[in-house]
Amino acid sequence: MSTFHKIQRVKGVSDVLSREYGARQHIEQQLLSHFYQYGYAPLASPILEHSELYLRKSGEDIIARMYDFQYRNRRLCLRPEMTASIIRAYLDQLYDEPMPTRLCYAGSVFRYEKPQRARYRQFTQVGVELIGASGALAEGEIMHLACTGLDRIGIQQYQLVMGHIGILTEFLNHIGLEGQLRSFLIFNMELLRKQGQGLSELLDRIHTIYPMFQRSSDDSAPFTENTLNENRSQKLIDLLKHMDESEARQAVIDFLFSLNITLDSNRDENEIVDRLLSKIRRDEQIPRLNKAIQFMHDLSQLNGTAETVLREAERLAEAYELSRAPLEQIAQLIQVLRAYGLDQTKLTLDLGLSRGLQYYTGAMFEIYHTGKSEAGQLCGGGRYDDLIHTLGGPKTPATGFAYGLERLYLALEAEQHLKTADFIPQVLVIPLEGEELSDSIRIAQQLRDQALRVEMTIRERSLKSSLQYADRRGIPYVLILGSQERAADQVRLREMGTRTESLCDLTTAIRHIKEAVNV
RNA sequence: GUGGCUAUAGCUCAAUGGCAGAGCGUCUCGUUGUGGCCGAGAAGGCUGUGGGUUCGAGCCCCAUUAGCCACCCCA
Repeated sequence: MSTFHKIQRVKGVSDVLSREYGARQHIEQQLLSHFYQYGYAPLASPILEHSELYLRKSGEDIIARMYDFQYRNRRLCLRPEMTASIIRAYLDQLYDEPMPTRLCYAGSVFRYEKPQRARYRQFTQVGVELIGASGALAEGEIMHLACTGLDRIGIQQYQLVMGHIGILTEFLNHIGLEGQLRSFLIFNMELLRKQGQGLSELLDRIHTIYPMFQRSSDDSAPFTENTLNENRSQKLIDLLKHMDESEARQAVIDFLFSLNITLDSNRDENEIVDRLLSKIRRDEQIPRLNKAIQFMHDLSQLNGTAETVLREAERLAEAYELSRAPLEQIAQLIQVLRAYGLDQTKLTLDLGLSRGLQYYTGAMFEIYHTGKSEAGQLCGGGRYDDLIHTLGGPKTPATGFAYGLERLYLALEAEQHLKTADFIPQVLVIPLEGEELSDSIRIAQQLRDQALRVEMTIRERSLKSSLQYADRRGIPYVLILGSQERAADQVRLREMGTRTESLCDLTTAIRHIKEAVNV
């Protein structure tokens, strides 16, 4: 083609051609007007944000996959998800609005992941955030919106999977499990949902990351104390274990000081001592860890129809002496969804749901395509009551969700309900000689004023090849303008499909085309 | 991040280590102002990129980039 070699497309992104472009625009516009009907106002936030916005709450997985870079002394990123960006904009501009504030959006997000089937490095999220409302009515509205949005664009085969992170967090609080290990467990909750090997995979991971936990052969108590510790230092450790917090801390500092070891690293002295103490005490965590794993395993089995799962969860809560609050929230939420008329067969409860974003604090949900497609998960969302505060705002409850637009497209394609906008011109105007040029331009404009899509032949070519062109592009009507037509002050309208022609005035031609094209 | 398969014309693919080809698409022509078929012709390639082995590499070896698939995670 040329002496330069072709520049390749950047990995994991795609060019969207007119067929898909039209369909995607249609989906996006349908969803947004659906949201408008519930009072959600559109908000477009920038693609570029400070990386810091995501570092705190987005979850390690997303942070690791951010397009994150240094530019002129600023650390910037391409947004990896919409919620944090929308909340940032809300706190900048909108937080004096009366609550609740309802916002919706559609925009590109970027994640540096290995591209695959329904996974791209640039993809489009379409979603809503409902800010300043707690409770089942808010969550119900969000889930209802997510489902009816699918109904509206024509996706019929889907399943709503609902969970609640509060059950697990409350249990972990209840038994007093340490922070880092605790978020590790929450993050890996999903593993247990897998049939068969999920549990042992989780245990392996724990052991890899925390080698001080020894595996045991007893499945009901999978970890035991690391017995290698039984040397002389064990006595010291035992002593420290039996002191209270401040006493132990002072003892360690004094001990180091007496050996002339100074803590002159960059880290805070207290932090170092804290970590040391918590490591020493780690084996105290073992019974808790075992208990947590047992509980998580039980919880992950609670998966099925709402009634069954709720009943079993009640029993579980009783056995572990847990607060019923999250279960009651779920029951209320189901009531709300029922009032909205949700098809109950499309609802599944899955108390093992934990989701990758770490900012979720309560009810959560995902919707899966159950049709024969590669779309998989169509959307996800839930309650995030801490995020706004974490981003520097007042404590404000909030919920939201986002669809993956590309996946909606795949699902619709699989269900063969794709509505694709038409970009093909309806009329081709063909001037035969130079004398007809200015007339042709004027006529083409008049047709466009009637909201028709009109092309004019601008290549020097014969009538024959212009007709051939119209045929190949699928243009249904052509207007031929030559000396004959000009003399009669008329146009020649040719209908390509039937190969019929008529000589008529422009108004008649326009009326004819509009009638044929609009219906 | 781990593992497997692949890369030749715009697209789909050929070519024993020895002249880089076909079909489709694009453009022109088959004589006056009329398209789908048919016929003739043209354009289009440093064989993804960079090294190596060889008298000689599209083919063998190494690296790299990109694509597909399975894990993992997500939208």
